[in-house]
Amino acid sequence: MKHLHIFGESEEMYLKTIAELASEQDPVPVTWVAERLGICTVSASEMIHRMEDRLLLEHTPYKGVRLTEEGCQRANNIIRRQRLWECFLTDNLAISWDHVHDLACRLEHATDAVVTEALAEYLDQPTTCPHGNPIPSTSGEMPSPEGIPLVDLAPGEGGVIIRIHPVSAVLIRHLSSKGIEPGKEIEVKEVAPFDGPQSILVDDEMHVLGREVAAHIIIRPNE
Amino acid sequence: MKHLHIFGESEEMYLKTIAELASEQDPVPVTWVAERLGICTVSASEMIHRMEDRLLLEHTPYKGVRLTEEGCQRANNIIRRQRLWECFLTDNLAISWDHVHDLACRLEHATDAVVTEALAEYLDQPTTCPHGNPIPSTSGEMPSPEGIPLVDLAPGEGGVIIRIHPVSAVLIRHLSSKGIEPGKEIEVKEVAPFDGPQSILVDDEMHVLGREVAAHIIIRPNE
DNA sequence: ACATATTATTAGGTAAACCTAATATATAAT
DNA sequence: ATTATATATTAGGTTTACCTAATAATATGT
Repeated sequence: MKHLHIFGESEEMYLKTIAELASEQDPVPVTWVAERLGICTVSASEMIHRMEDRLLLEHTPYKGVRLTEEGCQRANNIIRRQRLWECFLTDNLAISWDHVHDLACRLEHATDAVVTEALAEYLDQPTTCPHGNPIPSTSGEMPSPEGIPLVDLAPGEGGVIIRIHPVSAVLIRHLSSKGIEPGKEIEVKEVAPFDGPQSILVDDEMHVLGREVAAHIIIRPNE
Repeated sequence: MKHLHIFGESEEMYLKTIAELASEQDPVPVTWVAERLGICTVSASEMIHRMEDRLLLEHTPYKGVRLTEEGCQRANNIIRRQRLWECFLTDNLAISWDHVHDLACRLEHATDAVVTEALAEYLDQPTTCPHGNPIPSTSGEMPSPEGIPLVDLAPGEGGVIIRIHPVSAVLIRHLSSKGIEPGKEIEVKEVAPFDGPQSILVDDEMHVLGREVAAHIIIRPNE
């Protein structure tokens, strides 16, 4: 049965989401995948079974999912596309960095290998997206991550923001509105007890960030 | 029910196809729509009913379909997106003009108004796509067509190819392989009787084109 | 006017991805 | 060890957009 539609789009979203979450926890709990995609766990569970049949991942019940070599490569390829489009949208189309996430996400599924590589060439083979995250190579290699999460810094410590881990457009715009973006100097002033929020200084302004948020801000510490 | 997928893609393909066919015949027979989209007439008929409910078109049984104001505007907007992407793919990404049709078609459905206008600005508001077809305005106006179809030329007559009407990637590549493209000088040498094929001269080479094909090559005649 | 060909509709199905509600199973916490 | 919680599965349903086969309605050519 032929469709004008491309059905594989959902699969690509699963692959990308799992790859992104894997850096936080491995294997990735199915509930996390469902939550990040905004769908119910039953649906996610079904889809994950189908993807397991297609050898894109392995699911260990009550543990989580882990991408296979094949799945990982495909995921990184999708991430490559998205981040290249993010570069294009900010650098060339002058769309602000906190808006390009979702726009690029749409485009990434409509982009084949030829366009991807031509785009990479046009952009002069960038190595990071506007959020500071590394762009995987053509062959599907993800450069090893650098820096440490803001949440791991103690009061008095500081550094420069090198990237904001991809979560949601909402989070990104929230941070952007406070002037928290890659390249900015940041210093932790205070950490509330019982794993409470951090008070941080950016551009001489104080902001309070929850731990969940601070976990996605990656810092290169001073010294 | 929420989907990671965008379902409206099919609708967009119908709108675009009907708008394109309307320049050949109006109202557009449902069979033409089905054939162009490569689906069966029952499916097309169903979809057209649904689109009629959504006030995008009107269907007169045994006559054909005609887009409403709303439908026409949306169609032209989709065409605008596609043709802008075609410009980008050829001019900036250096992908050859006979390959960009399908690639741009994928991208067009993933592009919202903001990106479309930013892209148009970036490309310096082009007025035609690489195939020579006019790019509709932001407000959904399609510039009135220029030139006459090659098929209407008699032997001895000639002119310059100003555009190739969008049909299929296969046709475009067929013409491209013969050096038949916008900007080229063309002269009709002979027309076989009984509405037979035309023999034409391009770049000092003779080619034989069927009427169906010649109807899609638009010429600005000499003198 | 009538037969033929074209076009439309109806009936019944499929696949991909989603859903809720209910049940089963495993892990973790006492 | 037992209970509570988290996770998984099963059963049954939805929507979009496609399909074939069969039938009905209209148009067109003689």
